[in-house]
Amino acid sequence: MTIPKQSIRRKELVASAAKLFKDNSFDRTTVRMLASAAGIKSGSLFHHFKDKEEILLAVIDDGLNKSLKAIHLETQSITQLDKKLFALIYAHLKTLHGAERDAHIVSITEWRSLSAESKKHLIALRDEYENYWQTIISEAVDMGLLIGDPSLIRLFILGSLNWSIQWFHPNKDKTIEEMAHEFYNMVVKKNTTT
Amino acid sequence: MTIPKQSIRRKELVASAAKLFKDNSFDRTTVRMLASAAGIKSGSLFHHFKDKEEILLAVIDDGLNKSLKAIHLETQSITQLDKKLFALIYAHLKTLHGAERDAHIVSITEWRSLSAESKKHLIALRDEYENYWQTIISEAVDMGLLIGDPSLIRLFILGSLNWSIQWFHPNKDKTIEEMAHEFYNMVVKKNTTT
DNA sequence: TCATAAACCAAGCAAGCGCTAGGTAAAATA
DNA sequence: TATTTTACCTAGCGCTTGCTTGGTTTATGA
Repeated sequence: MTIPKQSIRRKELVASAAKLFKDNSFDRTTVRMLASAAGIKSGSLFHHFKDKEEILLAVIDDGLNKSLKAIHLETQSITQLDKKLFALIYAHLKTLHGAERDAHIVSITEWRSLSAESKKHLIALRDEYENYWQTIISEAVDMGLLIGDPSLIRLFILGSLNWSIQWFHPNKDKTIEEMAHEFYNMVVKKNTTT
Repeated sequence: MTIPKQSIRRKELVASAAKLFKDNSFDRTTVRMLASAAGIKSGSLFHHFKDKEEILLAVIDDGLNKSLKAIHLETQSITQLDKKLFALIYAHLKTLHGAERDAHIVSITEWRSLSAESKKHLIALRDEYENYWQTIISEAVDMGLLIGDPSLIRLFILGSLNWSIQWFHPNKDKTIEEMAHEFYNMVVKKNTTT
């Protein structure tokens, strides 16, 4: 019994699991809850995943991959650095609070529920994401658009953006685009866009 | 059998629990682990706390109270607003990564492990903390020291400061004071201190 | 049409969980 | 000195957990 990794059914299960993990945390989501949300019995889950953690791994892996694609897609073609930085912030927020919100929140909050081995799988992805940010931030520092240690600026910006999962509710607060503008204006030293 | 809330022994147990909760998360810390770290048997814990959650509540309550005291103590007497804002940032970081680091990290990461009723107890404390920040930030905006929506600035700054628990290791990275300066310079629009 | 594989179910096991009951020993109090 | 209180231990109960086993149904493709 080998378990296929890319079946349609599996993707449905992963999406359903993401919501439960977000609402209840990984540890407080039982395999019975996961199964019943998907309309099957708990034992049947283990036809698709070798254990509970593999479900979490799938959720986070999915989330990280989509984040990476998103920032590349939305910033790569932009040459003007201030616009590129804004697009990066905007893309991060759009992804974080968009269609796959559950998965992204789980990626942030449940990282520590993963085993050391599972983390190893994902660290390369996370590093790639952070390096892309770092590159753009470094250029922005060189141009005087930002001031300070690029590493710290990256941690500072990504930290406050990710923190928005604690308080931001889509369709209730401001729009994501408005937020992106406010975030951008807060970190940038000279005002070039509005 | 009424349980005394302020015994010395209880405080020792709470401190010991804070470390375990930080290292393993609340859900993955068993009452047997809590007991053995304190050198007693698991059943004896329930002489001091009515249930496991009350231990978490004690850890977080303690953390929040100390945070509140710290920012008052270190900022109240300062009249110059730029220095006051810096002192606030510095106090927050000092508290977060100081002697009671474990408790503060648990306050941030395990908030959602609390029952609704336990949260109710703590929300007033948290609101008081945030309001104090908000007041100072609003004044800073009025003076042009900061630019933007005060609410969002508060979320932005506190978010990035709290996020430092994800990456900052005391005695390894920069000093907390250096960090406070860098954080301050990143958010402030006109440079008045260095 | 018939074999093969994929997707599921029914039943339950072993381990670990939070917590309790009933007791002992020592310290504090009267 | 007698009584109460505090702090702990021993033993284990009842429940939930992740996961397994062995079998059934449903779809796929030659």
